[in-house]
Amino acid sequence: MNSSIPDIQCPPTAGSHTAALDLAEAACRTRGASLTAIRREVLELLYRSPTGVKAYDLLAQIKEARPGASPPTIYRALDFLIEQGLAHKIGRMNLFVACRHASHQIPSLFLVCPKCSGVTELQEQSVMSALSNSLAAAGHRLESPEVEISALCPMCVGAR
Amino acid sequence: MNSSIPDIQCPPTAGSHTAALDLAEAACRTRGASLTAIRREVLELLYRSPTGVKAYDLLAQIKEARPGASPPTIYRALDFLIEQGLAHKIGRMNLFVACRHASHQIPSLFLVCPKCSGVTELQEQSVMSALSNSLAAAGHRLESPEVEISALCPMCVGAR
DNA sequence: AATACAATGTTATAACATTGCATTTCTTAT
DNA sequence: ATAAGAAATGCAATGTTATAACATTGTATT
Ligand SMILES: [Zn+2]
Ligand SMILES: [Zn+2]
Ligand SMILES: [Zn+2]
Ligand SMILES: [Zn+2]
Repeated sequence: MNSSIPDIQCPPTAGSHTAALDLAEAACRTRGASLTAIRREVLELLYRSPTGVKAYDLLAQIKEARPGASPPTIYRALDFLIEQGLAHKIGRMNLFVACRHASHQIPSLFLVCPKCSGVTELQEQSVMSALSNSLAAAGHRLESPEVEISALCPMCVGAR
Repeated sequence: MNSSIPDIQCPPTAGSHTAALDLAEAACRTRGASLTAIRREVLELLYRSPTGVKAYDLLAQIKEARPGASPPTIYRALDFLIEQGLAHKIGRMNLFVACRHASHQIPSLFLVCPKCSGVTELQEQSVMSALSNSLAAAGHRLESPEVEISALCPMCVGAR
């Protein structure tokens, strides 16, 4: 029962997510992985965006500092970040988004707004336990910590 | 090019699914839409597949009978079928699948097996009501009748 | 016949993602 | 310190998924 871990709002202003980045770097270290410069830069771009971001938009931004960057540059960094649980991919819309949660003890619900691409990551015990029961009854096993749902965000619900 | 999707069941027998196709055709007609030859053929291909199917695999199959078919041929047919509630898109894996339900009074859960591309469409009141509550609490509104979940199917759970 | 409209044909391109290999950078054992 | 090996990156090409833009066909209405 009970409510979700509160949303962490991301300040859209360009600025230092230094603390979060340093935490992420430390977390990678403890797992024997390393958050290199490129990976850290990509993660920072994700932190700065309150909405999901497209891979080629990330590429365009990274190119400003690294003109040689190419699609693999971005996709490799994203793969790494996803492996490390620092980012998620929203498959329906080919969007990537930073994870704002410390851990995924509970799989996350991603509410993706079809109007504005806003992404809200929720952790809802009630939904997930209902889901687990249904899956188990059907003989399936949840494989990904990510459940995507297309849902208008509060802003876009209002702007009707 | 290629489908790595194993062709497990449902040997493609011409003329099968006639009853379901006729029903679909009638349903379209009552809505003022028409299930034309191309659309019907694409729907039949979807009916024949127990797994989700990729658009370009459909294209390859349709080309056997209609050599002139091109990507728009398929995507238009798929758009139509989805509009009419006769098919669904699994965004995470770029798969298309026939709808096996008469209606969508309750939004569906799609269990997509990441190993074999098998798709199971469930309608679970308990999950959906938990979900509705959470969404409402967060100020969101469910927009799509489709919730995708990556979950190993019973077969692939067993074959570990 | 002229008009209107839905569907389809056709060509091209946009958008998204991966492969393969060469090179560089980082670790680690000696 | 150095050499060997692993990890990461640069780079070119290719593969995959989806849509844009415009032309044509078929059918119904006027
Ligand atoms: Zn997360
Ligand atoms: Zn929105
Ligand atoms: Zn359905
Ligand atoms: Zn499976």
